Amino acid sequence: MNLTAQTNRRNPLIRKLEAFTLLSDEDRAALERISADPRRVMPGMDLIREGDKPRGVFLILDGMAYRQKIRASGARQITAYMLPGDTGDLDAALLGEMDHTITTFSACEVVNIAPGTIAELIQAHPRIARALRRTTLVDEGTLREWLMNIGCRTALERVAHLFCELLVRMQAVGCTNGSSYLLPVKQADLAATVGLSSVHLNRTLQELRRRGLIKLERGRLTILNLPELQAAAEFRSTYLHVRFQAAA
Amino acid sequence: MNLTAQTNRRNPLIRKLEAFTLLSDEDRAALERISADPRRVMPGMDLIREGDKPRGVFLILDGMAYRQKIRASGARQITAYMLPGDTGDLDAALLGEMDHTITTFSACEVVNIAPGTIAELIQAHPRIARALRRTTLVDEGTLREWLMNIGCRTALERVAHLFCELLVRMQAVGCTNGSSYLLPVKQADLAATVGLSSVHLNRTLQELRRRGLIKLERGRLTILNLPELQAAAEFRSTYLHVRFQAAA
DNA sequence: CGAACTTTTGATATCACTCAAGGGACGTGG
DNA sequence: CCACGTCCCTTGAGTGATATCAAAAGTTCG
Repeated sequence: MNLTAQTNRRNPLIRKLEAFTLLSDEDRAALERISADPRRVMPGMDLIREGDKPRGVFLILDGMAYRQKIRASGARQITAYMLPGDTGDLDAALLGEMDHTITTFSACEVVNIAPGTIAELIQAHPRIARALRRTTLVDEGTLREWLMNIGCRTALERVAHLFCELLVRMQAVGCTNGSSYLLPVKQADLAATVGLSSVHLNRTLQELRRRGLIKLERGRLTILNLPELQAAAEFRSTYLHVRFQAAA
Repeated sequence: MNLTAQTNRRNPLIRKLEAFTLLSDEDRAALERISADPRRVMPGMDLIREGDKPRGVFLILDGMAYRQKIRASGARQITAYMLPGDTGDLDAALLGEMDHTITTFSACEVVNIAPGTIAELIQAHPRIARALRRTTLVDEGTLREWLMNIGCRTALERVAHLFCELLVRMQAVGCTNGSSYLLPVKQADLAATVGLSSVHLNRTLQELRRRGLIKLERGRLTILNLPELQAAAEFRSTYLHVRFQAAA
């Protein structure tokens, strides 16, 4: 096994982009260069806050983070999970201020990419540019799916759908172990993700466990019966546009 | 008043982009060229359906359309309103198939732009390219706000918020008359937008009317008390990133 | 071993849904 | 100009899913 293949396995951004685009060695090298020298961030830290001026783009190399919006009342809505290989909005610097906050779930390795660096990367590597534009579309599609989730699914369907989505996305970056992945997320966070109270979310998890569909303990989710979980959620992964959906 | 100014007033795409970017005469001319020769589409027609292969980009010049996702059960979620000046996803052609359907609310004037034309436009007009990338960010921000709307606001807040947002967006393209704008949308559609049943939506509208906040009749919404409607919705327009918010 | 946090449980309250029927408005054809 | 059908809005009554409140049990970690 050569170095490129190893690198490929390690760097989640490269894995993610290669899930639907062929990259050259040079493309991969450029992405490696960008990913060098990440910083470690503790759990529960804000990477950037609503109202801040964006100064570049985040790239998550390890760990899990999320986007959230917070109301005056303290109620909050989580609008996206950022997994390894995920980036913030590429053009965020075009806007004057952030309309949401990005916070770490777990300890993360994060790279802060300057706007100029992104611009150069895109200019010099058209394949990467295309792949990144494609990820933007997928992010948007994911937001639409989440809207659907909260807007017209039951509590059980919502949670099941979220778990199915995360499995596909974690598989795409090589962060699964069979049908199991790290999910360092409190029940209150899951509740804020799917628009439920944390009490009701707890009861919904119990129902999923009772049906033998999942196991969730110590920050690790294991899907015990993927076909039934997908059926319960009416889950279809097309909106994620991954080329090869790995088997359970 | 010179021709440019008139054109500017007429073409909603130009108006929209000029709400936050300075365009040259040449930029405007290019956008006019693209907007030439729209086709008329009847109400309730699908412009493109879930599963279809995207063949270009839609630009709405007149009327109102929407994006929706439909479940097997028939339940549906509207994920975006497309107003005059709004376009579909610029890079939609990068994806193999649509994950949602775009349908007209009212009779519309629509332009179908080929992928190549978009590419040329972006290449030749960097200011337009920047402005369009910015609209993508705003679209994403709007999706996040809608998620928040459905996820953690009450029925009344949701509807009030939607009406406030549409006012700002319609103002940005010159489609308002004071605090009033055309809203050719059935109550069942509003319900599918904010994640309520149509019965409950009806009762929510009545409450808004009872409080003297709005009037909604014959496809026209009039906001009678904008400050109170905004307060009821906890509405802040920052996520729309319009530079000049017109007064009530 | 204790403090702080998270998950779980129980009881009650409420917002929103469903079903079903009654009114309007609008258009079409006689 | 009226009669009728259709579509949409409105109303009422009963139900159900989810929220809220409060406390107990479990977990984690210094």
